Amino acid sequence: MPELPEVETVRAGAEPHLVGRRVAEIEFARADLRWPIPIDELGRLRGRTCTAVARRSKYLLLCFDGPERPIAVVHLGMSGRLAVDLHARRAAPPPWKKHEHWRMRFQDRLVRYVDPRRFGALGFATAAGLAAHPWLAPLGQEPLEPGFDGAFLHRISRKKKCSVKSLLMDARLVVGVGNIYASESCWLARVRPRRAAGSLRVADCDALAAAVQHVLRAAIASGGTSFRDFVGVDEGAGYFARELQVYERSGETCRRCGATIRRTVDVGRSTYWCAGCQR
DNA sequence: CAACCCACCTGACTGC
DNA sequence: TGCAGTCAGGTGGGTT
Repeated sequence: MPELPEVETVRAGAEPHLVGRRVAEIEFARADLRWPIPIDELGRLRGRTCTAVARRSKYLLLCFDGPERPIAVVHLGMSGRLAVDLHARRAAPPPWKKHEHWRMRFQDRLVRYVDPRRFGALGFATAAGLAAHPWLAPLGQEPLEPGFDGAFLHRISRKKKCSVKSLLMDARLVVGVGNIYASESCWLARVRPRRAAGSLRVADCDALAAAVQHVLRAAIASGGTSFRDFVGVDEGAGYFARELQVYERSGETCRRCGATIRRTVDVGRSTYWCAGCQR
């Protein structure tokens, strides 16, 4: 999936297309993605004007006006993206793309959700009920908001036997860090991803917190990492791939110490790290 | 509880 | 050209 930087890139790209525009129609090519789509509730967006495009964790929040202030909650899964088509005001809507599952029509543009693997999701909330939404309620700390620092990581890692990488990827604790940026952050902090989280010292936690923030901010500044089927909302590629230090670099040379980058697999997911300079 | 493993789904790529 | 195997950004649910 898009991890936090990719979702943030999509959020920023979608914002100018959505905010201030009124939904003419919301349509569905199917009734479910990862979970059933609440089609009836989402129908209440018709006629509403978008007031904001926000993000919580890896969820996009499309916020609308009206007494109940409805919100479309969008998750991109592993392969989801938004595509925006501009068109003349009277033009007939274009045919559905392959793997396009829902769309919002506005007067002069069309926002389409495309997700080949269908691990994504579309939900409904209201402003008042957002915090209690079952997808959002269990989520932990935003890594780029106040409260995320070495002391926080030290606190949540005490007595934890899981790996440092698993800790960073546990959305109940810290949100937004996925498989790419977990490896990258561990490398930057010189911490081995498989090390038990409970073994981290204060100094390690300080370094890790700074690394996570640095990596995420740099990736956002580059428009995310573009691989395979992920592209931003404007189909523009992300450029962070060229800045990756370990991810998908197994067998290559560590740019910090010259040792060979290794790849290990846990629960079917690849981890990349350097045995030369990560402890 | 924590830790682990798996399923969900499609497409791209590799090697035979 | 085809086919089998592997891998890919996430996350909830089930089992130890």
